[in-house]
Amino acid sequence: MARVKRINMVILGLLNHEDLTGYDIKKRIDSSISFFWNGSFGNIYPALKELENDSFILSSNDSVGGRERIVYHITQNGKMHLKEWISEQQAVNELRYETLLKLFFAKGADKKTAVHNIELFEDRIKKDLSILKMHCNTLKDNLNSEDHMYFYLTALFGVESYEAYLKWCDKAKKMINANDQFKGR
Amino acid sequence: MARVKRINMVILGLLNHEDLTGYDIKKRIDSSISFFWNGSFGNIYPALKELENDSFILSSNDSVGGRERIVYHITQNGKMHLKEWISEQQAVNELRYETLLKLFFAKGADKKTAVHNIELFEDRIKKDLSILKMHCNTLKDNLNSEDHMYFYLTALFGVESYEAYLKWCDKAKKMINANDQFKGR
DNA sequence: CTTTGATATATCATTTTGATATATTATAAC
DNA sequence: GTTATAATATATCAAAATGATATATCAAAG
Repeated sequence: MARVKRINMVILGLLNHEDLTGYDIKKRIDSSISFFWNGSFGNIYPALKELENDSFILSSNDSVGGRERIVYHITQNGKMHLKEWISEQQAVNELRYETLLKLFFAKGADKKTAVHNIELFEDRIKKDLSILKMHCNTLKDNLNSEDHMYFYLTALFGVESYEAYLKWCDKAKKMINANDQFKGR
Repeated sequence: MARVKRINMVILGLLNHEDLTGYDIKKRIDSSISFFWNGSFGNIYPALKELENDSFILSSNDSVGGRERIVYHITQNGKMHLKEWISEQQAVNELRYETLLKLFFAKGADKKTAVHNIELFEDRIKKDLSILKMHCNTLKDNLNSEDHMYFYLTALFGVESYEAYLKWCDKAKKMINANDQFKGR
């Protein structure tokens, strides 16, 4: 039993809020859900054609002048398809952290490198965390609809897990630096 | 500039500790690093051939009777390649949490489903957390080498972020259940 | 002695990623 | 005003990763 194509669900989910072009969809993904899900033009555009073919969405040509512009709209069928997927048991949750991979294998390099890699990770997380926090605060002050609550909760997930990451970074750096106990062993 | 093939690095990292077969490599990935990195036979076996071709690893046929068995060993070249990758700036860290995706789009379903999905996530995390904790404790009592410290730190990352997840699950469920404020809006 | 589960290699379709190509329009700089 | 740059917009493709399946051996349980 093959898994559903998740990019299709991302598209349906976004179109369930508002009509969008493929380009808009990419922007929404990057600005709102990129910390837990990604999408690329390489899978968005083919997916749009597939979804239209299955009549989960409708397209309307909105080209102005020489600039092509195709706006997509979700159908009743598409809404049902989205609902079914959300209600489905089973969800695949994966972390793919190259930083942890490098740390796990750090014996292959040296302690300085290991600490440096954690610092790079820390910087990245701090930047992303400050964006997520702003996002989170804006949503918190505007909890006037069910969907805003869901947006808020996902952003909160990001904030709380990133805060845990930063605490871990401190511990990890300290432990690697306090390495005398391992000298020569 | 193309990114390195990460499965190659996983294989080199594991072989840097001990000689292994492709099947062993899959087992090591599943048991030790699967919470932050995955691998499948579909990319392990072709990668082994590629790595041998680039003389980063060597194979020795260890077949017994009719049972084929190819054991791989890392070369000096392979160790250098691994070290270079670890020292490289830049690491890609990605979360891919279908549970958050479903929550983000939960307006498309209903609150009961949203809460149920969080409970499913919670159960999964609790199970994985208990395994990670055991793993972590074992490593903590055996911090006698540099590599054990790195193994411990990666496991600790898992424990601390999973604990943060569970706290979030509580908040999220409560918030969705205390939904009267949104009724009819 | 037979079934089940673990060991072991291998392949392949589907999905996703990352990079690039192409062209238009808006905006900022000079 | 014109020129450079950034944003908008669609599209394709190679490479990588995932998920499923095929095939076969061997060990252990019943």
